[in-house]
Amino acid sequence: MPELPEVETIRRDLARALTGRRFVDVDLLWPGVVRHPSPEDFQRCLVGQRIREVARRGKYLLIRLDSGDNLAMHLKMSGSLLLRSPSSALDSYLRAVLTLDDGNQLRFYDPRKFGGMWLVAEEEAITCKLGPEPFDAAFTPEVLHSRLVRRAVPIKALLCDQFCLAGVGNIYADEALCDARIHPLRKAKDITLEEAERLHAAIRSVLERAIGNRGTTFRKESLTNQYRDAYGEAGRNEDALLVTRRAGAPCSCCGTPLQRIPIRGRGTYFCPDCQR
DNA sequence: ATAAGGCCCTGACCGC
DNA sequence: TGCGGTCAGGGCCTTA
Repeated sequence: MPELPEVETIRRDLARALTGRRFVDVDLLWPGVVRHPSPEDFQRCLVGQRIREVARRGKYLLIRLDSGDNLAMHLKMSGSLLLRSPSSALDSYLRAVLTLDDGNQLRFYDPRKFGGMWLVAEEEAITCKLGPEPFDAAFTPEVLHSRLVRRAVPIKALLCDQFCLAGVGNIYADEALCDARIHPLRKAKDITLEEAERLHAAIRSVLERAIGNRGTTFRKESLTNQYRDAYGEAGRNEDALLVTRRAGAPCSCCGTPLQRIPIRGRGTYFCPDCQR
C-alpha cells in the first residue's frame, strides 16, 4: 500500500535509472492498466518518447517527457514498479512492460488491478484537485488548520483524503495522529490551531522518517502484494511504526494496549491513553 | 454542499 | 489437506 514515502522512494530509484532514456516498446499484458487514452493510442504515443524527469505529486508518479506529455502512474493498493532486465522471469501479475533504449525494462505489477497509468498532455489533468504537498513550503500549520474547519468528519478520514492533503494514507495518518496525541475520531472542525501545529509537525516527521527508511513493507517474506522499491527490495520502516497493525501490543509511550477500530471502513490503530 | 456506504480486485488468513 | 468465508484498502461512484 504505497503512500508518499514509498512512492518517493520509487521515484528516486526511477529518476536515476530512467532520466534521459527513451521508451522503445510498450507491451500491455492487461490493457485495462491504461486508464487514458485508449491502450492503442497509449502505446503509439509513448513509444519513442524520451524521459526528461521523474516527479511525484501525492501518491502519483509523474514521468515527464521531452514532448511535454506526462506519463502518470498510481500503484493504489498492490502495485509495484520494478526495473528489470528483459531476461528476468515474468509472473502472472505483470500488467505492462515498458522497454527502454538501454535494454532494461520498467515493469508494472499489480495483483489486484487497482493501479493504473495515464498519458496526458497536461499533468494538471491528474493533479489539479489534490491538496497541498506535505513538504511544500506553502503547507503551514495555518494552512492545515484552515482545511479542517467546518468538516464534521473524523480527523483520521480527512487526513487520508487526497483533496485535503496529498500523499498521506491509512498508515501514516494513524502514525501522525499518534505522534501528535490526537484521537482519530476527533471531528476535524474541533482541532485547535495548537493541535494543528502538532499534527503538522507530526505529519512531516513520520513521512520524513519513513522516506529515510525507504518505506514500510509488512510481510517481507511475500514477494507479491507488498510494497517493494524499484529493485524489489523491502522497506525498513516497519520497526519505526508506533501503532499501525499493533492492536493489543503495549503503547511504546505509556504501555496501554493499543486499539484497533474501523473508521470509514479502514482499520485505525491508536493508543486510547495517549490520544484523547 | 457534505457525509456515508458500496464497489473494484485477489492474496492472505482463519476456522472447521 | 482442503474449503469457504472474511479481511485488506485507494480512490471513485452513488446515495442520502
